[in-house]
Amino acid sequence: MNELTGTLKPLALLETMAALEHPATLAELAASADVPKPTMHRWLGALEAAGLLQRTPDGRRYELAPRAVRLAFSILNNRPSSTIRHEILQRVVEQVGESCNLTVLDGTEVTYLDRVESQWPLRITFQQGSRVPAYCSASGKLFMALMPPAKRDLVLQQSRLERLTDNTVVDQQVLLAELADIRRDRYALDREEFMAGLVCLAVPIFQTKGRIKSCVAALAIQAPVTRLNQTEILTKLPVLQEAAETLAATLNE
Amino acid sequence: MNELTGTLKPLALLETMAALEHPATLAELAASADVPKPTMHRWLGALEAAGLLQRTPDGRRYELAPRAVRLAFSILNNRPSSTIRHEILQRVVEQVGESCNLTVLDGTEVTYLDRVESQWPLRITFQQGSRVPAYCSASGKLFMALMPPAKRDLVLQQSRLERLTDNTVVDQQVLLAELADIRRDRYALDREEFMAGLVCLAVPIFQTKGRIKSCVAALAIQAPVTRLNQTEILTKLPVLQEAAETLAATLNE
DNA sequence: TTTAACGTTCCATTTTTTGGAATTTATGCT
DNA sequence: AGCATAAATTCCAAAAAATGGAACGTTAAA
Repeated sequence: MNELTGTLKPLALLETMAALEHPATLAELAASADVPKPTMHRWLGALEAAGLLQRTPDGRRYELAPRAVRLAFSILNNRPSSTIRHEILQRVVEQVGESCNLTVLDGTEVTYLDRVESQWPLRITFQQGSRVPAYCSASGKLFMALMPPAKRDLVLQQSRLERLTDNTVVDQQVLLAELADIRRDRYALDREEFMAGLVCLAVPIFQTKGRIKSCVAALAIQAPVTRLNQTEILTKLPVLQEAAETLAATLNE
Repeated sequence: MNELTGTLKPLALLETMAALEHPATLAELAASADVPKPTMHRWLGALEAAGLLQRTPDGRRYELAPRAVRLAFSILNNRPSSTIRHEILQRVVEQVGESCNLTVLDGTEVTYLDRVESQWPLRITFQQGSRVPAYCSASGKLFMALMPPAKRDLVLQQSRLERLTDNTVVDQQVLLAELADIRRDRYALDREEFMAGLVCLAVPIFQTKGRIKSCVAALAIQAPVTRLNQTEILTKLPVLQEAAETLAATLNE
C-alpha cells in the first residue's frame, strides 16, 4: 500500500495506532515509524490535542481517543458508494461466472476502475488501474459510439489503429460502421480484437444531469472464447443491463 | 470541538468527507473549509494518492475510498475503546440474561462489532466474518428504517429478499410498511425471520453531528423463542435503551 | 457560440517542520 | 535512599514544505 508521506504522516500514525494491540510508548512509536523522538513527540502532541489520541492513566503510553471512534463510525455510516459498486460487480460475477469490470474512458484509453475476477482457473487477470486502447475493447467502442460525434472524431484522430490480433479492426470506416450499430444496440462486443481468445461484452452506465444522458462508465464481462463464444456471451446481456441500472442509481441519487 | 490545525489539516478534511452525505466537488470543499482552491487541490491529491479518498467515476467529485473503511474497522476493533463498549454489553447480558451484540451496517449486511454470550462470560468475539443480511435481522431493519430514504432504496435494491425461515419477510411492500413502524417506535424485532427459534430485539445508537442525528450502530439481544417470546422480549426494552444511551454518550459527550 | 465557473499548474514567499544536542524527568537496581 | 540509566521533553537554527495569488486550460451552462 502506498506510504503516507508529507503532510499525511501524522495520519499514518493514526493508522498505526489503530492497528496496535496495546498502547505504545513514545520511544516504541518513534522506533517503529523510524523518526527522531522530538518529531514523534510533536506528532503525538498534535493528535492528543486534537482529541484523536489520549494517554493511558500512567501518562506514558498512547491509545486511541473518543474522537477517533467517532470518526470511524462516521466513515462506516457514510460508506462510500464505491464499495457498494464493488458488491454489485461481485453479484454479476456470481451470476454469469466470468470476470467483470467497471471502466471509464480516459483520452484514447479505457481504464479499469474496479474489477472482480471469476473463480475459474483459466481466466484473464487484469488489475485495477490498467489501461487498454479504446478502439479495440468493448467498453472503449461503447464510449466512442455514445459520445458526441465531434468528440468521437477527436478520439479517433488520436488513436493509431494498430493490429493487435487477427480480428483487430484497423480500418476507420469499418470501425465507424460498427460504432453506429453499437449506438443503436446499446451494447458492444470485443471479438478477440485486443487479445486472441478473449471475448468481451460491455453495456453503458448513464448519468442523467437535467435532461441530458451521458455514458460516464461501462460495465463489462470478459471470458475466454472457449467458454463463451460471441453468441453465447450475449445471453448474459440482461444480467449486465440490470446491474448497469443499479450502478447508475449509485451515481445519480 | 478542538480545531485541527497545522499538519493535521488534511485529517480534518478526512473528517469532513466522512460526515458528508454526498460526494463533493473541489470548489465546494474549498469553500466549506475556507481555503484557496490550490490548497484544497493539493490536500485532495495527497489523500487520493494515499488511497483514502477517490474520485467518482465522472472524475469531478471526491468520496471515501476503501482504505478509509479499513481504517474505520481498525479503529473500532482497537482495544481501549472496544473494552469500554464490551463492558457495557456485559452489563446488559447480566441484566437480561441473554446474548447481546453490537452491530454496524456494512452494505446490505450487518456485521458484529462485538458480542457477549449469555453462557460464556468475558468472551470477545469480534469476527469480521460473522455477517447477517440486513432485511431479516432486527438491527438490519433498524438501520434501514432510520437511514435517508434514498440510501434505503439503494440498499433494498441490492438485497435479494430470500426466504430463510417461514417468517422471513420477502415482500418488499410488507418490509417497507414494517420499516415505517420501526422508524416510529425506535426499536426493531426479528421474529424468527433469520433463524427458526431465534428472536431478537434491537435499539439504535445515535451519533449527533451538529443538529443531525444518525444511527451509526445498533445494540441487540438475541434469545431462543422458548425462553423469551416476541412479547416477553419487549420487557427488556428499557434495559437496552439505557445501555444504548450510555454507548451513544461515549460517542457524543 | 459565448460566457462563466471550475479545475489545474506555476512559483516566489512565507511558514512549518525537522532533528541534533542539551535538559529535565522518571525508572530500575543495589 | 542513592546512583545509574533510560525515557521524555525543550530549544533553536537549518532545511524543507505548504501556501495562495495569478494565470492558464477545460468543461459545462446559457
